[in-house]
Amino acid sequence: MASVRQAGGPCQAWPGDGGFVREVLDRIGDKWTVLTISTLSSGSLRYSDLQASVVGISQRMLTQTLKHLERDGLIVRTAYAEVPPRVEYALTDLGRSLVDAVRGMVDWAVAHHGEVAGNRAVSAVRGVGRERGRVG
Amino acid sequence: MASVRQAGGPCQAWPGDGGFVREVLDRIGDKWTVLTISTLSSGSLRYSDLQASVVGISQRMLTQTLKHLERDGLIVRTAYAEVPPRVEYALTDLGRSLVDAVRGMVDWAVAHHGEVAGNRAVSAVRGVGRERGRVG
DNA sequence: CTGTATCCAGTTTGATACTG
DNA sequence: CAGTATCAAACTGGATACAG
Repeated sequence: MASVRQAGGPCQAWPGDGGFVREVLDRIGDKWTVLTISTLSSGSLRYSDLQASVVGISQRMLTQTLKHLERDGLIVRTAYAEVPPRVEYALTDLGRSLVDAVRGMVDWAVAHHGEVAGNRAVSAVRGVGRERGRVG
Repeated sequence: MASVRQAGGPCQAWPGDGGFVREVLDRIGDKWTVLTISTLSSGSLRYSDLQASVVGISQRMLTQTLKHLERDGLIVRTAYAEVPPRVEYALTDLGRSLVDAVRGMVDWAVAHHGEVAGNRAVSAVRGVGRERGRVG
């Protein structure tokens, strides 16, 4: 495969991409966002259940992540005027479609994480990224 | 859909996940990583071409990203002992498989970014995340 | 229970300057 | 051309305390 350069300036990373990939990555590439929506993929959950399910998330990050997701229409928040207060979070159709899209990446992770770990170990021994083999 | 809670403690985000998702996300969820491998999906490129193609990336981040990808066996680096120096970066088979996996996410971004942007605009007007509608 | 507000340490990143 | 080195600014995220 030869070196390829799109015409008319800097390459777009993907055909049809107008910068959306970068934008969407800034949002859903965040680990807490992905873990949160994936946790909700099984069904709606309360705030406290989410905090228990998404291992390691702090109150601050959970609240922030939920707000972002709600703002973007990926989840819906339903507050019941009870005592004690109860709030349920659930995926919207849009949110569910994102889960499907992300699933491919997750499958890749599960299938290839061992290979990646192996490469990294070999690279550490061989010093990849520190010494250079020359060709030519 | 009722509230769901996996048995035996905190939910796993995905079936079959042993923490790899979080690990892989920390690596390939990084925007520069994704943009770099996606740029390379069209064919091998030199260092300077990559810097021009991945809009906004700094020299530091490009170098760092390339090293990580090389270490993990996602790309190969080939240095030619010429003058001036020439270095080509290309995806490995593993790297190409990741491109395929990520494509679903990219397609989602392209298909739904407008919807997300619209939701965000509406949320801003309606004050989502600031005032609460009550139910019950 | 469901958040909000604040403080602070650690990490990330861009700019800049320099080297082989 | 293809990096490396260094620094400071910006951002992230956790801990903590407090509120409706």
